[in-house]
This record gives sequence, structure tokens and C-alpha cells, in this order.
Amino acid sequence: MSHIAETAPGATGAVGVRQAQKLRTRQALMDAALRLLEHQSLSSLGLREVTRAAGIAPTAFYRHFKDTAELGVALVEESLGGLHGALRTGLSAPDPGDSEARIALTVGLIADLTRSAPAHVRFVARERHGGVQPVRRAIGDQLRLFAEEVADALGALPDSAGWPREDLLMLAGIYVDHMVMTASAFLAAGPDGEQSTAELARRQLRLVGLGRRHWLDG
Amino acid sequence: MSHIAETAPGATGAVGVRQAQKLRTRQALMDAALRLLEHQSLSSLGLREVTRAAGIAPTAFYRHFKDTAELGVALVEESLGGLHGALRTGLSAPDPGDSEARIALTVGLIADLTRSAPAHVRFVARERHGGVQPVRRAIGDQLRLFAEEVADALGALPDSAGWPREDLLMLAGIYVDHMVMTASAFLAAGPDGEQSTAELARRQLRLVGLGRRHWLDG
DNA sequence: TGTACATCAGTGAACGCGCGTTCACTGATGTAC
DNA sequence: TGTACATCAGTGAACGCGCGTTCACTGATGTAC
Repeated sequence: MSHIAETAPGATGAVGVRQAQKLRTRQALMDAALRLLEHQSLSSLGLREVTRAAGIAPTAFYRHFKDTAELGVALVEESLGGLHGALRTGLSAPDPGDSEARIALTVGLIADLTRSAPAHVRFVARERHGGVQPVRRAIGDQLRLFAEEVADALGALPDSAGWPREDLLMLAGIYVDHMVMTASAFLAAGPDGEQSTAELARRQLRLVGLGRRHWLDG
Repeated sequence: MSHIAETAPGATGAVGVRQAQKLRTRQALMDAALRLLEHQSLSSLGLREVTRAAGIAPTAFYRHFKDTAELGVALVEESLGGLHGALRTGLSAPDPGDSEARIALTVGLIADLTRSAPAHVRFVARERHGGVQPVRRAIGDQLRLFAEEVADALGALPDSAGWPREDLLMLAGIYVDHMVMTASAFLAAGPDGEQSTAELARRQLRLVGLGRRHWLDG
């Protein structure tokens, strides 16, 4: 409080040794949990199970989270919180190209994401309708935010420019749901099924795109 | 084996008192499980928990199921197995009417289904990507069957008649996924949100329908 | 820089509890004659 | 129809085990002067 009791280097993000170690342990808990959640739901994830996998004493868990539900909410933030930037960047691509190019780009982004963070993707798909209410809510909130951002982007795109906000959100909902389903399909298909899964997703996006093009025709 | 050792009445479906009682207990287990699964995932559902709720001894569970995963697979059959008929009937409606009428009918059917069997709907949405592999597979199989049936129906409908099978399945996938998401949205919205949820689903189906109408244009 | 005290992330023992599974059993239902 | 035996759905005691949570603790890090 007084002055700026900071012994660490000048940078704003600097933290003490103790806090850095605490963050590392917290991350170890989250990593261990995500690993364990490949074969079960958060609803059945045990506190002792997580600490054992993370290599710390069970009681240390409470220094970081109240219970596994709170850890789950932190995992939602880790899984989806960082995607907002990437989403905006990806959607309003530097060189938009035609709608076919945008579709290929989008599906490619989903494939990349699933390949680089499969456990996070699995977690979100699984817990979106899972048995732990706070986590379900956190995911719902994040996906609603995504839909808002997608709606913004769609409002600036040729076929859907000038649409009422309500229509943009309706369409954004289709896209966000389709994104989650496609990511989950990539997971289920494995490396060998990646090409056909991507092709299916692109065709579906093409059909939705056609609907978009004719939405205001009537 | 010899003759037809059947003391019961003449009807083919007739069962003895013992078998009837066994079926009743089995049903009690499934009902109890479904009730408990409102607030958790199958992955964390306990055998003792289920038998306690069903009012029988824990050990009796084994007379019916090997474990809770097997019970889950039975719940999948109960939830989705009976829908094939209703689906076919609903899709190739007696009086098709225009596409707008068919959309209203479909969304109405989903709303009815969710209202009359909310626990089954929740179970399917939750375990579709859940942590219990055999159940996930069972749901996937059932939904794939649905997609086949929807594809059949679409092949006989004006806008999509004559499409290649692959295109029909692609479109059917959109519809089946949308059906599950809409049912889940009805659950999440509750009675007060039913109207707006239905309206959103109809608008989305309208847009997909437009895409369908123009699919072969190019 | 050096010293004395405060903080607090992580420990380890202990607890009561519900879990899944085994086993030998009971008694109503089914079958043979 | 009546009798004697077989079947088997459901019981209840017992087991070892891992769970979540509490508590007083340790010792490295942080702070004040």
C-alpha cells in the first residue's frame, strides 16, 4: 500500500519468487486435471486424483481452488478466454478473398486449434452440457461472447452487411455451434479422418453461406 | 425348449410374474438413474446411489447391469430408440404443406419431446460428448441412424430431391445437430423462454432451408 | 547490507464416510410329473 | 389338481479402499527498519 512495496524488477508484470511458484503449482493442477479429463467428466474428477497427478499434497489444492468446480471454471477461461483475439483476427481476415476462401480458412483454424489443444477442445465440448453448473454457465457465457463477436464480423461482411442485429446473432449462433461440433468431430475422427471431417464441415458452411446470401431476398 | 413351455396366456409378449417383476425393477433403476443425472454426469453416477434411489439393495443392481455404463447404454436405447418411428412420421408429414409449415412442425415436435421427456433429452445432450465411451458410442450410433433417416426423407422433398447421397447426409447432419442443440436450448431456457427459443430455431431452419434451395444452383 | 519478524504455499497425520464388489442366504415363482 | 424339486431376483453382512476436509506444522520468501 505505502509507496509501492515492490522489490522486484521494474516491469509491471513482475512477481516475487513465491507468487511465481504458486502460479506454477496452480498451472500444474490445471494441466493434470485436463489430462485426467480425457477419459471422464469434471463431475467425477476427484481432488486427490488431481493433486496426485500434479505431484503435490491433497491439502495444497485448497491454496488454489475451493473445489474441482472452481478449477473447472479456471479451465474454461484458459480454454476459451484466449480465443477472442484469434477469432476476431481470423474472421476479419487480412485478405478476405471470396467466401470459399474464408470457409477454408475457418475450418483450417478449427483443425489447427484442435490439433494444438485437443484436451481443451474436448473439455469444452464435454462440459458445455455437463453436470457441473458453474462450468456450464462459464462456457455458455464465453460462447455467447463469441457469438457477439461473430455477429459483429458478419455485420461487416458482404452477404450479411446491414442485417438487423437479431438476424446476425441468429446466424452467429449457427456458426458458433457448428464450430464446436466441428472441433469435436475432428477429435473423434483422429488424424486419419481429418481430411473428410474438414471437407464435410466446409460443405456445411457452404450451404449455410448460400442461405445467408439469400436471407433478405424475399 | 420342449413343446413351448409357456403357462402364461396365449399372447406372444406374455411373461411370467417373475420376469415382469424383474422388468419393473430394471425400469425403476433406469428411472432413478435418469432422475439423478439431472445434476451430474453418468461418469460420476454411483451404483449405490442408484439402488438407494430405486429402493432396492445395492447388490440387486448386478442382476440387471454389469455397471453404470451398461445402464447408460440402456438409457440411450430408451431415450432415442423409440424416436425413429416418430421421426419418420414427423418428417414426411401427412400433409407436407410448404417448407415454413414443415419448419414449424419440426420445432413443435422438438418442443413437445423436450417438455414430455426432459430428463431423456438432457441425458442425450450431456452424454453425447460425455466421459463414458460406450454411452458416447451408443448415442453416436443412434444419431447416425437418425441422419440416415433424415437423409432419406430429404431425398423425397422438393428442394433436395435428386441430390447425391453424400450431400443429403451432409445436410442431414446439420439438421440432426440442430435438433439436439435446440432441444438442449429448450431445457436451458425453461418454460418462459420457450417461445423465443422456438422462434430462434425456426429462423435458423429457415436460413438453412434457403441454402438447401440454392445448393445446386451454381 | 544485516537482522528480526510476518506471511503463507505446501506438508502429513488423522477423521469419518460412502464406495464397488464378494458371498452365502431366502423365499416366491416356475417346472416336471 | 397336488407334490417335490429347481430357478433366480433380491437380501444383508462384510471387506478393503479412496474420498474430501480439518488441523497444527514447517520453512522458504517477503517486509520493516
